[in-house]
Amino acid sequence: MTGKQDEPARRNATLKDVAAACGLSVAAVSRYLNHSIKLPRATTDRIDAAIRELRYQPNPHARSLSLGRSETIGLVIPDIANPYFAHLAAGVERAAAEFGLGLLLCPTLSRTDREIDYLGRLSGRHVDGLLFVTNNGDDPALALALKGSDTVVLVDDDIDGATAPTIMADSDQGGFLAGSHLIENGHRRIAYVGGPAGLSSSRGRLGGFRRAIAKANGSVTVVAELQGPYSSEHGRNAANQLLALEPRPTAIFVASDEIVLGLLTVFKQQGVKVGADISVVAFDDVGPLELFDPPLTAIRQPVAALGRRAVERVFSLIKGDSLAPVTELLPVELIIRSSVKPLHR
Amino acid sequence: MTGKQDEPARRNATLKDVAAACGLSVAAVSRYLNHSIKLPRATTDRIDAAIRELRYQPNPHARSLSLGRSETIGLVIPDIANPYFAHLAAGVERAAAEFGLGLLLCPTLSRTDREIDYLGRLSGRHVDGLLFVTNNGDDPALALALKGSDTVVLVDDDIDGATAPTIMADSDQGGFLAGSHLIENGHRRIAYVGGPAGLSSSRGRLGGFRRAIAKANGSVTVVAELQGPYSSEHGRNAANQLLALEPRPTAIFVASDEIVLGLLTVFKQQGVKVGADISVVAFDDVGPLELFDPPLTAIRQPVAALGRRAVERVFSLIKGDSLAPVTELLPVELIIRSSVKPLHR
DNA sequence: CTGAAAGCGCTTACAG
DNA sequence: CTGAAAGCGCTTACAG
Repeated sequence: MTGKQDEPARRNATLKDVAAACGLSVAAVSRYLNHSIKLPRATTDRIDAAIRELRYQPNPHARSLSLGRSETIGLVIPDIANPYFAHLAAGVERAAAEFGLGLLLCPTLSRTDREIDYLGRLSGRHVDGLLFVTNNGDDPALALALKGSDTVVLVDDDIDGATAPTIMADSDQGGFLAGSHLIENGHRRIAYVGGPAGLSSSRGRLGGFRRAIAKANGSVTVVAELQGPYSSEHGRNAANQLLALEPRPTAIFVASDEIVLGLLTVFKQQGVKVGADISVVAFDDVGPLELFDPPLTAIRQPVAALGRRAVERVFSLIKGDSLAPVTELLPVELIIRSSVKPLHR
Repeated sequence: MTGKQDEPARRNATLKDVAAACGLSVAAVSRYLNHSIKLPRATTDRIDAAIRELRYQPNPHARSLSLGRSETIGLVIPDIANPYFAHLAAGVERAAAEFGLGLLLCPTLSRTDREIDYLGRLSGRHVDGLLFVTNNGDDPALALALKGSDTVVLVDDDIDGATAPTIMADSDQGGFLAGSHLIENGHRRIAYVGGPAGLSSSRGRLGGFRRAIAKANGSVTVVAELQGPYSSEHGRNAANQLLALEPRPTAIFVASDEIVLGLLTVFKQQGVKVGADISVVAFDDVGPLELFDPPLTAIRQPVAALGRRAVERVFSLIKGDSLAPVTELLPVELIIRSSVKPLHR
């Protein structure tokens, strides 16, 4: 019994302990752990053994303080329970892990004040960079608060007047694909239900949609353009408005999964059969839309790629590569299922 | 032009700067910021003004290093893109924010080695506590690695042989409710499709289900008990097996949303109508099950409450309240929709 | 009550 | 190449 009993809650080993254990200076060990200065094999073996023996783990706070960076990025995001954001977060987290970056979750509930607060974590050096997902891009306060932050990447939507690099899906292309698909299937009275007028993701989808309509040379009527928040409530309201129309549209382009959920709820209640009675193209395609009644045709966003690319770019910014703050558009895809009924002309 | 031009990227203000600006010692300002020592109103006004003026933000790493804690917890979780985990994470994040705790995301992809790695973040003091969500509770390595970690709360499932406090939904109750509901609707040939045999969440659901069956005094037959991972693939396999049965079960209790997705995919392909041809009760109820075809009856887990309660408990542990490491079971709820067909006896 | 000073555990410019 | 030492920016026991 010579001290072999497992002393519980022993003080954590520090670099000093490791150094002492193998008769080196802390500087040497630190350098070995970081810069990979070349050391004789025998020495490195000794260090490795000591680390294992003492269960040494570098204190990340000391490291961060000394280095002035934390190897952690923040993900500013409205609500992780929303399937779209959840998938985006999953893409981000995967890439972050690959880059050796920790990921701090910064949920905003879409409140601008919280979004701005989190910018403070950046300037306070809590995190090295920020991935910024917001639905408040039309709020001038945001662009203002963003000024001077040089390691922020906007994801999924941009902020009016901000110059930060931005990664988004090609909303315009998506709107165009959706509109074209409906037109090709013979629809001539089409409604649009989408996000807030002020958001670029939203403007893009509507713009592309209109482009498809315009291409049909006046043969197609847009019976309604209902813009509102990316929420199922907006979808429910929109559904009620559209059902009241006389005559009804034969097809709807619904520019978000979240909105489509609300819309479908009302249709179901009212006995309106999607596909048979009214055709629908959705947007996002993160939920299990293939299991819906009927399986929903949708524009699929490249969520995983969006997340990965955002991490890549913020990583570059942190390293100091001052790339031009360009906006990157990632391509979307039309996923055809059964919610669009071909109409005879 | 007396230095009034907005020098960009100015060094961040420190506590020292603030102290100097108002002619106090750093100790005084630090105490004011933390302990709320009483200071004359005039003084605190001066401090507040200086902080605003200098845009002072405490350096969290210095604080963490000095304090030996980070006011951050980690959420160890298989995959944030899974709707169930996403909802759980949302509950956790909300509560964490209320307690003033940062939330570090620790995704494991259900790999035990990664789960164990994250335990190192705890012992390395990167985070003050860990919320641990795992589907590998039957892996002895996990219980071993967990030993000595005193600020870990297990969420959603437990770990065999671990003594950490645990917050789970009442799976047994859920299984019982599901089984009883099917029996009450006249079903006599019922199948069970659930999670891995080794997991307690899974054992609970099956146990409760069997309890309901037993209560029917032999009038009900369990035609199959298919256990496997909580994955849609397992659901697809199970669906194929069940469809091959002769005669088929009239009802299935599917003990997870994820599994039910796979099951429904196959049923849809095969033209089997849920509700009409075969009744289904699901478990979790986080997806938009009400929009499925048909809307799915399910046992709803109290995800938000699970997350909140877990944060409360880890917070207590961090404070040092050494509560007994009890397991808490939160009640579930039967949500009746349209996937269970009443059978005439 | 208050301030000077030590200490948290790293990293790295600096001198040998 | 190597080590002693300063420094990162806080908190708080200690002495006045």
